[in-house]
Amino acid sequence: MARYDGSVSELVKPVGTRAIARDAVRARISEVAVDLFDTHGFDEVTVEQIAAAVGVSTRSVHRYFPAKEDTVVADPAGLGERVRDAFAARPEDEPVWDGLLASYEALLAAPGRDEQRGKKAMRVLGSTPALRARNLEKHLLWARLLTPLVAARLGGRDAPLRAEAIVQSSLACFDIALTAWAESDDETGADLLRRTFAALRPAA
Amino acid sequence: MARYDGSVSELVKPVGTRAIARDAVRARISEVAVDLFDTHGFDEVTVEQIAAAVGVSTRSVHRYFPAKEDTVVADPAGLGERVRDAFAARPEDEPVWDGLLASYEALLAAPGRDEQRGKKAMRVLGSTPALRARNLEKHLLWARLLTPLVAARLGGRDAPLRAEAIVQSSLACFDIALTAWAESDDETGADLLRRTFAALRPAA
DNA sequence: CCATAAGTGGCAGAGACTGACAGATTGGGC
DNA sequence: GCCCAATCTGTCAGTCTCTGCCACTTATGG
Repeated sequence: MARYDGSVSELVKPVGTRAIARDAVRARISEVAVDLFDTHGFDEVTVEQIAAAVGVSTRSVHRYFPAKEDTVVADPAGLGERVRDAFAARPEDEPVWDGLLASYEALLAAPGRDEQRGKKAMRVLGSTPALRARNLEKHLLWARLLTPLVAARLGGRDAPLRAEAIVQSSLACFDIALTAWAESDDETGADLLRRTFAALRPAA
Repeated sequence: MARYDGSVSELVKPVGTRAIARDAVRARISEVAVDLFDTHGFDEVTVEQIAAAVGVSTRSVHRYFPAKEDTVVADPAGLGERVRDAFAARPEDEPVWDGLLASYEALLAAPGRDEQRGKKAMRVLGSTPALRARNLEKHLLWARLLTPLVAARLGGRDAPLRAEAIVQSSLACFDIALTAWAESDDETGADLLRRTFAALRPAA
């Protein structure tokens, strides 16, 4: 099933030189924006300045990213779907909490992730209310993908309600772990994730 | 300790006719705005229209509410502080999860809360990404107030990390319960809150 | 009764974002 | 190699949110 979500990047490699260029420009804008935000602060940097630094027009920046915040939060690779698929692949009889932890862990181990860049992005992301909010919005999107799967595995009374509580809590843990990881020097993301998840447990 | 946070409303009653008028205007703007958003959608309503409907200038609307979203999400009564104080008053040896649940319950039972208005506000709040985001932002503010208290009661390894996970998860449950309450007709908020909280439990 | 503080409206302007249009570039079929 | 079409880009005009500033009115307290 070839999912085509408007973004150009395919599962593994973008096909065609055009798609490659597009993804490259996108990545470049994001990189420049994060750098500018990191040094001057999100509110002090205008889209015009980002555009100038990259060497494109303001209009083009808005073509790649519908909102200024998306230059930091954007999710071109469809990570949400990736987590959902990872969770769907977990064994049926595994406790959901463990399954969720494993699914997020798989995300951390993903290849294309540059450590330094990721940490800087997370730091910038935590520094401004607008960005934090946008990030949480993204997580709500993920939650909508995960909740049905979790509800199906739970069964019993109030399954949808309980599933939503568990999924959103797990996403909160994911976020907390990543934030802690961005601040710390020598901790690994996977370890922090495990320790954060250890704080809670779905009631039987 | 007379906390004076820039808002005029005091703990119980605003003193002085001026403060009364101010709070009344504020409430009126919020009411009108929520109604307009409910019927036409958040994005389709301009601040100018809200101002016209209330009978004030656009400038004044922005004086009462720094952002358009705040007409729905605003927290004039300092609910965050109220939750914090409620939790601080819980017995030391009570499990934190129960203490948090009780603190939110106290909020639901608060007097000035109009059922119908509250439900409509929650429904509008869930209907637009911008509003959801602002609401989550408010919860992060609450989290910052609660986390230190919870961390102090937890103790042990990774106390701050675990406290944050627990607090944010509890806030997620609070939000989920309120959302479910807004959609439902005959369920009580307190009952939904208890059932949502029952889905999770901090690991010993 | 008056000086001061508070509230309000109008105005100008910055910044984010959108739609429309025109020109440039590139891809694939021939 | 060539051409048509799809794609990409920049420019322009315009809307909307939000802010600072100033003038004006009104209520409050001495």
